[in-house]
Amino acid sequence: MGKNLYITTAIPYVNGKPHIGNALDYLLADIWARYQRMNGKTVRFQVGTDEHGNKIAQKALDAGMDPKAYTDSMYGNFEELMKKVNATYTDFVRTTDPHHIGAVQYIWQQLQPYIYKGTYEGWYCQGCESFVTDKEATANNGVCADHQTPYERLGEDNYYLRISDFTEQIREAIEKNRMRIVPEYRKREFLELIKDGLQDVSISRPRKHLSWGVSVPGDPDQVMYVWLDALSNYLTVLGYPDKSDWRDFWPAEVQVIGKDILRFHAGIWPAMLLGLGIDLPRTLLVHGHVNVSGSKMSKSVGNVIDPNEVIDNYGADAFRYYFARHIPTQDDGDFTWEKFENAYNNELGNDLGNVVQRVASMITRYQSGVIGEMVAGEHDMQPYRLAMDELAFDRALNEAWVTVRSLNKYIEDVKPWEIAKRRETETDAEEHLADVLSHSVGTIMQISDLLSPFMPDTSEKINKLFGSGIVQSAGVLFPKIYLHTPDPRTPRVAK
RNA sequence: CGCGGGGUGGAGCAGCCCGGUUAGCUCGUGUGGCUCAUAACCACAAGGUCGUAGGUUCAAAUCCUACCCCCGCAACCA
Repeated sequence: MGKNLYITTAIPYVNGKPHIGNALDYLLADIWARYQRMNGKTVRFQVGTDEHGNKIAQKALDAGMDPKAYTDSMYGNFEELMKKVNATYTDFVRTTDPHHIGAVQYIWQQLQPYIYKGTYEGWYCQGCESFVTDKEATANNGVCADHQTPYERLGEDNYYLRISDFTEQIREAIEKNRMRIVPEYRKREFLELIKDGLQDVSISRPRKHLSWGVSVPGDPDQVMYVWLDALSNYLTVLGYPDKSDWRDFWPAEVQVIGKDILRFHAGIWPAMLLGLGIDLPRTLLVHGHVNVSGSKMSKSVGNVIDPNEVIDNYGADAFRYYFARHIPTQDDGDFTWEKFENAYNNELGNDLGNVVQRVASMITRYQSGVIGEMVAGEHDMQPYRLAMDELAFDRALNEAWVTVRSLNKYIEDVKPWEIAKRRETETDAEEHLADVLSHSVGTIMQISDLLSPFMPDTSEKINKLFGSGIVQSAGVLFPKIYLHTPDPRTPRVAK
């Protein structure tokens, strides 16, 4: 493996507020990026926003704004979330960037041999100015729910991309893991999906039906449809095609996506790349969705969790911890405030925070804060590394916690406070105590390393606390917070 | 017979592929210990027909068959 690595995240559509799924994307990519940098790699880490399409145009109209002005006002929400999550991205792309637009038009021209003109036919609502799927039309009995008008059967000219040409190549790349789909069951799911071949996709719309988008080169009446525009970002953000250093980072090592968009990234996207004669990404990491108390998050149910609320109340590291460990990297996970707060108070506070505190306190009390010769931690790193390499971040954090627990147990076993008492009478007790405490610090420093991709702020705090050889003021790492669960420190009044 | 995932002590999961020690872990509950620490930490305990019914086997949570239940997906949906 070379020194340069590239990781990407899906670019969200900016017509709404950022949600937890976006935050999850940024978090997973960031954990990986930090881990690889720790291993000495140079990592480029892309993020961005998808800003074209009818929905945007409509929202802009509603707000009495020009579409670009509207997206200008919106994309910052996403940038703010990335920063809040503490994502160390290196490249930010907006699909309205002039370079991106030019590059997408170039890509279109390169794909010309695989593009043909066809007619798209479907149910169309004049009021919505858009087509609906057959399924939706059937569900509404052929009448648009918003406008109470019947759908019309309409045909329109579209350009199509002949991705069916690439079915075999893509299937083989996936089967032979040249383009790995993680986890394995997603790979099987997708292969099953394409067993009858990929179906060509429409990649443009008549301008009258899609006003806000990238113009099709050489055909002023047609505007590019979102997928070609949006998927291209992974390349254009690197400077493709004009800045040659894109080659230093492509193919992407990992592309982080949600399960809902796998088919586009495993079907259309590789077809585009093959059409351009560019290597396929090495890995698609497909994460699941975050449920709330076992149900899907949805606006109509009103159970949507705002990532900002978590971060503002508990801090970025607590957010990162919960969503990295308790939402399985490769599967759906569950969030409730109670689960979150239990994890925060018990695991971060009682396990990690407390062990750091007790060691710091003993060194301050017994040795005036002098740590003495630091011994490197001896915990076996292999299971952790294996989990990281397999992109199972939740398992890696479990491994880190094994170490935290074992340190608590170790302290309990050797009882440094008793050794401290024996210093009056036993000559070698002083040395023994110093060994025990410096060994404990060594283990904590190792834990800090393991945690640094996940909880960078915490890791840094620990390093500051012990790194100089003298224990610095011992601030509490994770003070107890009881916003959503009862506070055990206030005993309940007996009825 | 559309495809896939799953049903293991109160909750969440591991184990199943390659059958075999007292079915493991985290949380919760109870009891005890300890006092360095954030009412923390440590130990022990209670609690399970491993979805149901059959089958294979000396032996099945683990393999086979049928059935029941839950959850995703089902193609232009960011």
